[in-house]
Amino acid sequence: MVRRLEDAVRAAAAAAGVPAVDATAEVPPSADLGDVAFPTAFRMAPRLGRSPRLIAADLARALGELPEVRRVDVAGAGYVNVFVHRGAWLERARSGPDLGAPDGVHIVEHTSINPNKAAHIGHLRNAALGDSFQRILRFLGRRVEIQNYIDDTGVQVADVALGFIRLRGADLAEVERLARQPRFDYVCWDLYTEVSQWLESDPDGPRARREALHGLEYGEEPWSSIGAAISAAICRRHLETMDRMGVRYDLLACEKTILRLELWESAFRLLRDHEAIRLAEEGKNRGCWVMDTDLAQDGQKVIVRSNGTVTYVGKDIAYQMWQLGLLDRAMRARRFHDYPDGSTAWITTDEAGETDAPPFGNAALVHHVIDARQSYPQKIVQESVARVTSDQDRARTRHFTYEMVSLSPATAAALGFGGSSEEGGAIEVSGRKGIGVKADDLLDALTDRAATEVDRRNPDLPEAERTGLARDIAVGALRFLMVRVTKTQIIAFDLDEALAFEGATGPYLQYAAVRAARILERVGRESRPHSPSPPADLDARLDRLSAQEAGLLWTMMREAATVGAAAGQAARAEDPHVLARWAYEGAQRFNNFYHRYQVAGEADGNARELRGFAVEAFLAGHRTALDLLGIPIPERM
RNA sequence: GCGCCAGUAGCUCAGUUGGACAGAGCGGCGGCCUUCUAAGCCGCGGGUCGGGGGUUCGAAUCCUCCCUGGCGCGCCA
Repeated sequence: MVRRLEDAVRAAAAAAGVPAVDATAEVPPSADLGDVAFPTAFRMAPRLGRSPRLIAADLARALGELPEVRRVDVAGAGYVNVFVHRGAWLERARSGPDLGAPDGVHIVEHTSINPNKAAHIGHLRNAALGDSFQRILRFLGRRVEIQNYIDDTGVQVADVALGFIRLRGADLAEVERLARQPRFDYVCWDLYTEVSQWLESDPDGPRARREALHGLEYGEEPWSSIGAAISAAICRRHLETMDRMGVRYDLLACEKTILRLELWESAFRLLRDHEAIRLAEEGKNRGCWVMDTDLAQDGQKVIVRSNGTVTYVGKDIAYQMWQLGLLDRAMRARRFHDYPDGSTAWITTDEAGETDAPPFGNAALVHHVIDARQSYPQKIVQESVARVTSDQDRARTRHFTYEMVSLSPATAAALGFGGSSEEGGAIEVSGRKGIGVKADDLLDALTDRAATEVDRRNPDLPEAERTGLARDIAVGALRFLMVRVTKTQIIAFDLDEALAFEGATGPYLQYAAVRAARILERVGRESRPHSPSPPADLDARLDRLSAQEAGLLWTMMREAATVGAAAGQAARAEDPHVLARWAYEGAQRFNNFYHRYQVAGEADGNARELRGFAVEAFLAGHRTALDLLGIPIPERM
């Protein structure tokens, strides 16, 4: 719609003697200034040698001819402000955003926690970002596959396996027994910090760790079985934790499978044949397969060590190439977890796969949700993909980068992570040091906090219902917390702030939705998921209201219709925060309306109808946005 | 040394990709619950947008040089 106006402006500019001018539309700061604004006259002024105001007047005359235009103003030093025919505008907006044609499978890889300890707040940010992004892509019409990379043969699992054997004297049966505990991940959390300290202090540490890691990679006992038991049990725990906040997966992609099915060997042949890597015959990397690249500090990045083993980056290259369908190998999968709604989380396997497993991989595009510390290795991987394919293909594997979560000084101190000699900076979360807030602990604390409020406000509700409300509110608070700031901003996690449910918080967004739903109930309107059809003669009916009310109602309607555009912008920016801000601003606008105007109690039929419609339109957009952010809407609050 | 990120109100952060007077939340002060839920609303106070220079009709936004903080730059993962 806006495009048609832009085309008209461009045509008018060309007629005035300035062809190919940038005629991008803007949204005026307030509704009384108009619906669409063009600063185009400013751009034309230098070329024409006339004042922007006079040029703007000419543009305004041309725009005034268009059927969708109700009125055109020239404002300020030369803005052209367009007022549209509001009913027709909304009717056209209902057809939805311009959805790009699906271009094959779009993989979003997120969470990817080492399966050796409990998830913490840093992992929650990853999962919340990845899941919201995934929901947005799906909404925009993409075919999405959610993968969760499981490093089940890495040092972190090796360390915990070593801890059970050396520090606990446990055998496989004992580990399996412990793994059946409800929060086995907490047991591992503590053991992991314990074994990390032991590794640093015991002279036998480095050797023991090498042995454990080698055992995992090459399937030697007891490391292999104990490692597999730990990793499987922890993966189940992570799935439970993430399910609490509405995050689910299609496939757990295991490193062990990548090794056993020889995906690396396939990737290696590809790299070697395209001369993306070469055997270094001299220098400090003699005997290694290296990639020559300016990205590396000394011009060479080692991919295969001189002892023949593959580096971390090498394994990631194999994985990403498999995701993109570049390898002559396939992964097999079996069922790992069935969700209540009938969907399934699959897990890769080097044994026989299940015959009805979906065909995973072969993606047109892959987003890797990984924190900013990994941007260097991610660049290396992208470079390797480009070298065996093309520069276009480099763009098919994208690093969805975000900054980490640290602890605010106050929270760090309250939890006893004071540090040794601190002047009060934020403290980095560290699984190895046991510094952090566990995801389930935070969810528990949020749920308790929410339950206190729910009990106080709704003492007469059955307990089961109150519990459900508390859970929804806790999830809403958590998910909004994780996406309310830009992903490139470090989150200084503060417990008191997280537990506050006032102001710019998830519950604020939920509260607006609950209130809107209540109004619709009162006036007998349905709360539909899609934009409602506007009343006939919207322009005439709005004109019968005060200018102030008409402005507010129209802004609510107009903005509600932009949810698809906001989702598209979030997708392009690769940041759900765009949508979170959109939803928050909408909630603010609604709350402002709520306190100013009655709906059910309004005697004037025209006002009641228009206000009811505005609420219905608001809720339709708001509901969509909250759904894309994974924020549930409680029945009441 | 090189690279990435951040620097905006006392604190935590937005700022629609160069536009209209720089906004919100928290905290502070003052108001609003016989009317659809006060997890809310309204008002007040609070700013050299890290600093200098430049481009432009117009800069928090772009260029350049500095300053400060965080992270990264292994045959570790």
